[in-house]
Amino acid sequence: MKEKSPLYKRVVKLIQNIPSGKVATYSHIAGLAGAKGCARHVSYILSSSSKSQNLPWHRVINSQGKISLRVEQGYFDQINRLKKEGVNIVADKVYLETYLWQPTNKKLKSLLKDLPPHIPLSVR
DNA sequence: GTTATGACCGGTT
DNA sequence: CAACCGGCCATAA
Repeated sequence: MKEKSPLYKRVVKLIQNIPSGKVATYSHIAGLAGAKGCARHVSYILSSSSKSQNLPWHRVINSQGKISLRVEQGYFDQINRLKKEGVNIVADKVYLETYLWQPTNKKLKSLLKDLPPHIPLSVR
């Protein structure tokens, strides 16, 4: 079995802990994971393994508050899931000021304490 | 090694 | 507002 990368583990752990009724953005998750600039990779992780994990993948959207999925990828499914959790969507947009998940520093630390840090390629 | 590929982002036009 | 652009960075091939 191939071991998943530290970044992968961190990202998954964070997403698993987004509470119902809240959302996060790709770049936000990357930042929390200690991998600022890796927003694209967060989406990469989701598209490659969201269906096979117990991941609340629908709670992750882009920095404009919009759904990044295409229709054939489950665009409407994502909207329905969010609405069901009480997330208000106006003109295809979620108001991040209201719904963005903002864990306390303490919470964040406790979530990631057992996971190895992400080390950028440029330093490896 | 190199090149291609993202459910991306921020600034600019 | 929206569309475009250049940069971003870890993987897959």
